[in-house]
Amino acid sequence: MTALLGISKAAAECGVSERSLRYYEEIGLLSPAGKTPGGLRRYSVEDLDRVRRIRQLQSLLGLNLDEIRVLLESEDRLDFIRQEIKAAGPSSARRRALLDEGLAVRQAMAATVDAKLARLREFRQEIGAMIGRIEQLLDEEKVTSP
Amino acid sequence: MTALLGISKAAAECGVSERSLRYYEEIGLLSPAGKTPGGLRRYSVEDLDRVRRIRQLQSLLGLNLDEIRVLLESEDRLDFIRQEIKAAGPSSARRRALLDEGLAVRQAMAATVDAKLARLREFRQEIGAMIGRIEQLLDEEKVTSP
DNA sequence: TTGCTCCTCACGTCACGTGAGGTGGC
DNA sequence: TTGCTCCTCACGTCACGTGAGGTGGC
Repeated sequence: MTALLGISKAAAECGVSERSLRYYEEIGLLSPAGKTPGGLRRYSVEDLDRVRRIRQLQSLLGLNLDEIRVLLESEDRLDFIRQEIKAAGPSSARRRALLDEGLAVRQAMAATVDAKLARLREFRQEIGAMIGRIEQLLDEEKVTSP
Repeated sequence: MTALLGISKAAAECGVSERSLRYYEEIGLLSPAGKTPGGLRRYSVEDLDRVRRIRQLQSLLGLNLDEIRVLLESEDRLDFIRQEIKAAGPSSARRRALLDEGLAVRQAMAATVDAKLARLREFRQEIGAMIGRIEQLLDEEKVTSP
């Protein structure tokens, strides 16, 4: 088993500030796996994964922390279902409903990402074209004034 | 010639708030093409293009308004050079320096966009894999409980 | 005159940044 | 005891959102 990390190591490990970790806790987005009797926060590897996930959703999708909270709750439910299925728990309408919900959420995310990818590719093309034009201008400069 | 737009039309045209337009002006990022004697802002099509550019750089590259200001200044200089060249102005070391600068800026932007594209594609793959897993679980549900 | 658009303060918000001052285990 | 890490206020910042109250041309 890996030991729990103090807040400074945890923050460094996932490239965020200590303030961010405390803030996520303040708004109920992430609670550290434990606290020492003295009140020091201790983070598990799962906590770190969650922080990295938060950052990914912020930077890649531009979601705010409220939207991320909703998404993470859906992911937590999906994880729970997977545990249940592994334990050969009984199938149920609730389970199918949760799976359907998880599927819908992912499909919406996929659509968002696809749209963003399209916009980014277009943007990249424009930059490439601009680079070409500048290089041509530089070439002409060399020709007209050797 | 197209007439200048009032702030509400201008804002609607590029999908931003009036407050944003006033804020960009407040920090010297965008000044409307004109003001009426009564102090009403009038925006030109170039102004609208600039606003759309600001939004693009914010949403696609995640730049803050200070970084965007620097970039726009570089773009303004490039536009100026192009005007000069069109007017058959004399070649100069200054002009080559400005072109070199413009090229470097674009190449840096291209690298940033490429990195972001790579991260987004990876993210998209993960979502796709997750969708596949959920669909499989749903299939198994149907098999075990008809 | 009545709407409508626009104006300038000015305070609020979100996601933190940044000290100030104090606690707690090697 | 001395460092070092960590703690909790609490105010600051960036990019606006959101009224409050007033002006100005059809």
